[in-house]
Amino acid sequence: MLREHSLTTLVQRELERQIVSGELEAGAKLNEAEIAGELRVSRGPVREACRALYQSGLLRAEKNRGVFVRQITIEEAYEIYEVRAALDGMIGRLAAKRIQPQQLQRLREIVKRMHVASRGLDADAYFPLNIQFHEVLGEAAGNQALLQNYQRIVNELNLYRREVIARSAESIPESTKDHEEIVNAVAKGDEVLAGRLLFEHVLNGRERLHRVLHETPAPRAKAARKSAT
Amino acid sequence: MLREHSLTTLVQRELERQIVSGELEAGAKLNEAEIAGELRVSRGPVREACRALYQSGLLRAEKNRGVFVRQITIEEAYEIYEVRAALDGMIGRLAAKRIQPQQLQRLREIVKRMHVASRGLDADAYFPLNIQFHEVLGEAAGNQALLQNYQRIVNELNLYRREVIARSAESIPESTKDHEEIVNAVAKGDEVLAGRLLFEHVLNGRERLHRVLHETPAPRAKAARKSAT
DNA sequence: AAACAAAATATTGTTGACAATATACCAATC
DNA sequence: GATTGGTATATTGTCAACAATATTTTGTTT
Repeated sequence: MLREHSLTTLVQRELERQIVSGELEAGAKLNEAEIAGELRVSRGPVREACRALYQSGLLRAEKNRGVFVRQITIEEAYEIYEVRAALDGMIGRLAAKRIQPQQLQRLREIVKRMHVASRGLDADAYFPLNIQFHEVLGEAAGNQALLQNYQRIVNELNLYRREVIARSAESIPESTKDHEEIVNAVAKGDEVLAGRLLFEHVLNGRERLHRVLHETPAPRAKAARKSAT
Repeated sequence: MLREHSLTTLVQRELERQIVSGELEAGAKLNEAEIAGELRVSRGPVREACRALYQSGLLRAEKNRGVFVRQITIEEAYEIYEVRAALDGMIGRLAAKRIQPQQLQRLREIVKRMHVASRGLDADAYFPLNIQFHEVLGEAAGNQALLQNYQRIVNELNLYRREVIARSAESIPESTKDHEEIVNAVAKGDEVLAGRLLFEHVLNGRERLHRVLHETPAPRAKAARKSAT
């Protein structure tokens, strides 16, 4: 038997993928034996993987009742956005200092494609571009610790945003304009401006989301309800 | 058998305590069977606890070789300080908006005692006060998600700072002055100033630490060396 | 039929055994 | 004496069985 990674690591990755992709809905209960069976491993690695995912905030655990995909409340999301604003602000500052020409080039291309998606209010095209944009920027900051923390936070937020992201098409043009300004600030090497723009971009995004949530009465998830009860 | 928490949770807490307290030195190898024996549990809970601690950044893992108390390099510490600066800056902003009179009172008392320790260059008295100060401030920010992220980061940093903290007595007066100004900004409700002061306080702390590290040739840990080899 | 009680089932928590891998030890060779 | 090769030991990775707890089902009573 020759494997690069332990089964626990593989299970953790697979579960994380399922959670982040939405295959496992927020609130869904994870059955250890079932997962073990599907992935052809015993329950040990599954339990270890769940512990790790619990620690990283993707799962919630109840003693003797099992683990559930974390459901983020509006209030929690509100808080987490503040954490993200802090991290993203720092990313902006550092990226303005350290970004490399190639990375700047990638950012400009992404923004260009954002404009296209923006004109058509095409949320499905816009969403991955938005992810990419912040990913590249995170790398450009040249700080592994910061990037890891950032990605963990964004993962948590995506648990929350999934359901509403499709309905937020109207805020795309505004968001695109933000991105354009951010790139310009980073390109100029203006770290204070880049930091402030990203900071505000995140908090603006929070408000946009909040607004959308209150406009449409929000169709609550169904399967999630059931399995959490 | 009646227990409030699972064995995994208890083991995790105990190990975290040992790591944070320095009982387990940075770089030390953790032997699963040994730990299980000492804590009178089987290896399962120990492994789960280690997975969680690995995820939270306190342990490092090597496949088929085991887990080790994480050793933070100068470069990593440098990065983590930037994360902390971002979070602490946000804490300052929010605390300035949301702090309650009672919390402000506590901050003022801590600073008062810092002045005493500062006059005597008493590092042993100063260190816990410093921890307390930032703890209270973190609570005053009124954001659980932010506080949790902050505490995890600080835990990581303490892995690194332990060895040098005792030798950094000369920077205490400077640090005390920072704290005093921060309290004043928070008391005024000046969120921008409080945020900036805390942000800079952390980065200044990083530079102070860096300076100390280069002045004294740094007596490298001994047991750590051995157990990591 | 609704509500409660008790048994049956399912699920999580924990353990000890086995397999796979790495480390330590020792002898033989150069 | 240092180095290589092989064996013995120790340690981690994985599994399957058992114990403890929660959930569901069933039967009984009102």
